[in-house]
Amino acid sequence: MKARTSDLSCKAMSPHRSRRRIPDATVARLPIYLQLLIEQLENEVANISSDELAALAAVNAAKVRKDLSYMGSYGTRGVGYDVEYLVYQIRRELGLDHEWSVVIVGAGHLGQALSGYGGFSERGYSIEGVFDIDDKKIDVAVGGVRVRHLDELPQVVAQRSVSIGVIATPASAAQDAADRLVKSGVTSILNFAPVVVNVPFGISVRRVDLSVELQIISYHEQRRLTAAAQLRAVNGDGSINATA
Amino acid sequence: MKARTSDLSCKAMSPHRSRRRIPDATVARLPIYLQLLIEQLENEVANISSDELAALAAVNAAKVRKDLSYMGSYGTRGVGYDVEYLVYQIRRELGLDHEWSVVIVGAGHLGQALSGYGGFSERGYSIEGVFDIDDKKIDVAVGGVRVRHLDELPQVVAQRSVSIGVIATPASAAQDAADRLVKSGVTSILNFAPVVVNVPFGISVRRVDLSVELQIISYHEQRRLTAAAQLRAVNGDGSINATA
DNA sequence: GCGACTTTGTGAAGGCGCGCACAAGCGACC
DNA sequence: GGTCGCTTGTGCGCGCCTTCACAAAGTCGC
Repeated sequence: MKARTSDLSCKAMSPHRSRRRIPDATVARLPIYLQLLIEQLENEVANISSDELAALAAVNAAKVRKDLSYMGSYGTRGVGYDVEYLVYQIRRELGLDHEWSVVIVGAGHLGQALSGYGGFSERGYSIEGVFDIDDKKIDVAVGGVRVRHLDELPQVVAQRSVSIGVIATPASAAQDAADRLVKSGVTSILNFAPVVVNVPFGISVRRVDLSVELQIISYHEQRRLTAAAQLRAVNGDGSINATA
Repeated sequence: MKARTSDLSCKAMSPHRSRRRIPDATVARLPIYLQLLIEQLENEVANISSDELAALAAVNAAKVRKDLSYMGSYGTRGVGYDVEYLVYQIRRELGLDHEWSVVIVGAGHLGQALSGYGGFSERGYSIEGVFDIDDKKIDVAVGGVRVRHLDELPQVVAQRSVSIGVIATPASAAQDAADRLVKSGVTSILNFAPVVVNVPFGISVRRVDLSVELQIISYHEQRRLTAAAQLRAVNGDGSINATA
């Protein structure tokens, strides 16, 4: 279940943090904007218009403006947005103005890929530990982090005040990993295993299934192929005009 | 305008394949259902109700029924759905009734993780090659596949009639990878690099950014923390902390 | 064969997000 | 200081998705 705070309480809350509930769709785009804006900053671009940012992110300009407006009005009419300030605001809104401690469960290929993934440390995520239940993988260093036994998880989570856990295990071990993470005190989980894990109320889980993404692609590819085939058929006998 | 086949023409077209356009939201859920149904099949469950499937997938039962109804009406009132037939129908709809050839560009940690990922071959995706531009990585076997030089990409794509490409390179190499994939004849791309790649019209790109997922989580975690802090403040002095 | 019960399939309503279009606001230039 | 041009911020309509609620349709027991 999505833990969504009511609109009522939001309005009563501090206008500085989370002045309004930001739509999920916008939250999903903010990281994209952030990344593009940081790139602009590196190219010493101090100012950017919604049109330019929209082109970079391949979305509608009005959408960009509306998205940014949820964080308050930081643009200057006739000029655009100050890139540095925008970066600051988005970081703050996403909670990237301080470091997040993360643990990874599963030291297989995916766990290794994740622990070595530069995008995490760049964004302020600190990998506090990689854990596995397989003795053969213990003590091997992956991505600069030594792999520890899963039994040490509660200790590390408590000591480093870890709030985010990543599940990078096979499907069969995912539920156990989730249980251990929750028991240790983690409150948010990113699940890469292709199963639905059950967690107590109040714990949020976000699932990313690599094969699901591939299946969505093949659905569209499938349609493309059949559409082309039907088009050829239509051109052949000239009976039906399929597309409007 | 959205290239959407009208209901009229759809009824005139083949009723077997793509009788209507399936909403994106539904397409994204079908792989989840499929996976759960296959699990049920392994547990020798022959029949399932929309309620049960909804509970497993953690969604609304009416949504399940509507999703399934897009593929035609395969349920029996008073009984439920035949699991095996449902699996067959979803597979067919997603284009999983035949094998898909896939190539992976980038033999780093992520590329290795992907090429070794069991979920792909299980679903009928065949990794036809892993490619890299770094000579040090060439000829190393990862996940049962030998890494080849990127220059061999067009040849493999043509020979094995590959239509799906996966980008698992660093951000800096992603655009080049995309260009090469498109030039070789790939029509769908799954992009794991944290950049927006530009492709010609007609090529579809689906982006999965691991750090974006983490940022969405930390946004919610952030909200959870501030909400809790504000709740404590309210409980403490009995009035809402009004910074307005 | 009939009635009670179960579950599907779908019409309808509500909500959310997208994008258009335009007023409001800001800077620049004369 | 006024005018002009540019860009933001947002009200509004539209369409998609979700959810409710219920009729239709099937099973089961007798």
